[in-house]
Amino acid sequence: MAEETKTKRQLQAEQTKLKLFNAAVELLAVQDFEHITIRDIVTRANVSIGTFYNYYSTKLEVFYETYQVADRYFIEEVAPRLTQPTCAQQALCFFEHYAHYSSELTDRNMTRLLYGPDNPWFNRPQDGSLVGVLARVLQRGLDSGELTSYGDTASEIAAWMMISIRGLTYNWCTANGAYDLISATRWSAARLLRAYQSP
Amino acid sequence: MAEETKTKRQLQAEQTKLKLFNAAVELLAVQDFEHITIRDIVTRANVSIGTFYNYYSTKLEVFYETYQVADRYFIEEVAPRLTQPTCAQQALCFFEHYAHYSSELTDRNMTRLLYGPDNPWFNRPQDGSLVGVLARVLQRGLDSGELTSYGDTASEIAAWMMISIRGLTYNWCTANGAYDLISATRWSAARLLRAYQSP
Amino acid sequence: MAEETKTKRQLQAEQTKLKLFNAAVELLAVQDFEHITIRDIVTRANVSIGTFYNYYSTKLEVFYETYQVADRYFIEEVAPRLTQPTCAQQALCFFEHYAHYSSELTDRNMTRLLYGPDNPWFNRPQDGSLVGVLARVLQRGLDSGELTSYGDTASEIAAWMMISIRGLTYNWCTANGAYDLISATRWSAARLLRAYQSP
Amino acid sequence: MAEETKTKRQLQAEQTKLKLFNAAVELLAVQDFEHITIRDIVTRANVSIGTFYNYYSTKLEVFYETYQVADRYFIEEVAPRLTQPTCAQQALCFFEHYAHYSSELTDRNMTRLLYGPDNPWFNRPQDGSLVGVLARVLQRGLDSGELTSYGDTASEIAAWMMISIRGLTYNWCTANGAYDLISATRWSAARLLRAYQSP
DNA sequence: AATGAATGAGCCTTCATTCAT
DNA sequence: TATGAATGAAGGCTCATTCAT
Repeated sequence: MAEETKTKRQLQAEQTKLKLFNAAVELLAVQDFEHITIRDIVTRANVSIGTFYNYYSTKLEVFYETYQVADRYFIEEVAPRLTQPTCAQQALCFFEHYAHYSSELTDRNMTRLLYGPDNPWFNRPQDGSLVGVLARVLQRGLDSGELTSYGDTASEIAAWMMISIRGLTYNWCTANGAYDLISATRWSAARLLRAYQSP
Repeated sequence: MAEETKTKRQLQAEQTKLKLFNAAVELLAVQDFEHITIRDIVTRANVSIGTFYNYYSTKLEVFYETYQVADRYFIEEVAPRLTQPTCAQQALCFFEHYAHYSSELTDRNMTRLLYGPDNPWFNRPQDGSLVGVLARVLQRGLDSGELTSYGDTASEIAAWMMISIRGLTYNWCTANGAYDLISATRWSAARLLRAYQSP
Repeated sequence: MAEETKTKRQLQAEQTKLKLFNAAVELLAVQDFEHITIRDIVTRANVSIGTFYNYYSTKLEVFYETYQVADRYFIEEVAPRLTQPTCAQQALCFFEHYAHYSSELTDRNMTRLLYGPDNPWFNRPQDGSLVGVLARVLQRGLDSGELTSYGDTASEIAAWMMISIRGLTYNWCTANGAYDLISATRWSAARLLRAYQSP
Repeated sequence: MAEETKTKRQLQAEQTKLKLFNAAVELLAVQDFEHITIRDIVTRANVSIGTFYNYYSTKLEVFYETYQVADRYFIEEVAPRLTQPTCAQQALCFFEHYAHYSSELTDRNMTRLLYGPDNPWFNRPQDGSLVGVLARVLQRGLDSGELTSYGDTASEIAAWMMISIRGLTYNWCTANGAYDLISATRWSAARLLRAYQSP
């Protein structure tokens, strides 16, 4: 019975944490990260302020958790779908998912945060991250002769493309989503790729 | 004599405003924009709080003034120096100045602010801005046959390149300047250009 | 036990709010409303500034609450006591309570505020307010022939008397309480009544 | 020549002071006394802040000067016009001018200030003030038998009437001028008089 | 007499965080 | 676990006043 009680508690705790997390993410859709207060979050989550501090020890923590969620999405959902015949198609598909994630699955403020100056998401080891996924796609292209390296490694090319596309995503944010991110990304990525496509 | 008196006062006023402006810029080298307080600024400028509000009516205003300074630099200083023989060289020179401005003339936090989500500096009409300078360079390349348009206009290409490089600059910021921005920019810009260079 | 806990908290909260309210009222006895700061209030109430904002969302709010208190007093305490034989006596009794409230129950600065230019207490619907109480008294006098209407309604007469007496109260305030408000009010009200007493 | 220069200066000084005075009065028509800043005044008067302090040593001073102006108006302009046949008519005429001054000659904020809690205008010796004017009118009525004293002196009656009418004026202010002050004053004054008119 | 840059105490308000319940 | 009253440092900003010019 003690175990059952504990399980109940654990479930409740998980739900409470999820409520807080969702509330935080939802608020990002409406207002700026800097201006979201903990009171906002707990009000939306229908819990008390004290409860917040039972799960997160600082305001930033709840937002950083979103990175992990995004990480998981790319590794587990996107990577397995890159099964197109050519490397270029796979790369474009990769970026399409990337844009889709930024513009559809998460809202603009979330993306803004994701691309914000304090996000440690980028500049992490490529292996096991989404850049690694792209690098492996490009490596296959170099191996098959579909791409020309011009002296750069697959890793370098992947990082370069990611950085450029990140610039685009960020620009889309600051333009308040004034244009369609997915097609803009496809357009840009195609040109980036062309710099390495064998003539 | 009346004139001299008047001039004295005006000079003093200008100096005071400059002291405030410089203090603000200097502080950006040390701490985050959001965490710079007006008290910080006036303390560093050795003036009183009231004096700050004699020259700027809000905290943001002093920082937005930095945009105008940056603007002027590109229009007045950089544009006249793009006299290299080929269009590609001119474009690379342009981006070199761009990187130089971001990494040397201004410090990283300044750049961070300049590239931050609330900066209206980007997404403004190209004409009369630095993007226009780049667009004109590219147009000459298209006209001379040095570049191939692949259906895109000089303006579109310029915007695309700027956005990509912005991504790089921003990445450099978030990596805390871990690498050399100027060579990274040259490296990236060369590859971006290759997507349009005639074979 | 849960109930007891809850009650404890609620009691504490009520007491804290009361402490703030009392501190505000007490300060009115000493200094001008415009010059009472929130810091003054919380210092006197022995709570922190943040606590103030847990109960009132603006400086004015705590003072406006005093109006409601005054309102309740007249409706609940004064009205039931008007049981004298003649209408004139009832009206005089009403005004006596009125003066008593202004000069004794509340202090002069409180009254000053109550009669100040921004107080919405006056100029509200008569029904359910203290003016209504007076109007009903006068109506009985008109019905019984004790008073002559001279074409005016009980409501109009009541408003007229209230306004005049308000002038007296206010004058007493500006004279810094130099005379006895209760007898002055009785004196004035008797004369006001005489304008309507049947010969 | 020294004298001429001095005269010129004096004239200029007087004009400057008048400009400041007028600016202050005009501002009262638009905004609340408490919220009028010295900067507002000097901006409207087209002089510098320093100049203000050449003529007034505090913010209040400029407003208190308005009382004196009002005083003069009643003594010099109103008193000589009270030549109607009956005392009642004279009293009504007096109050009509009183209301006229409050509602027409000065604007509402000015009146508000004039009737505000810090105004020393009331509660001054009757002789030589406007209350004295009214008292003399009433005295003539008592002497001629037109009025009955009921044991009160002309002075007391005058003060009583003034206080009541002041309540009305004040009420009109807080009602934001929602009704016509002149007719309301006439209506009220007629009833006040009736309390002393011989049957 | 006129100027206006400089002052700085002090205002109201916010909000992340703590801790007794 | 959950609560929410209490905290108080810190923020942006106002404005009457001074004084060198």
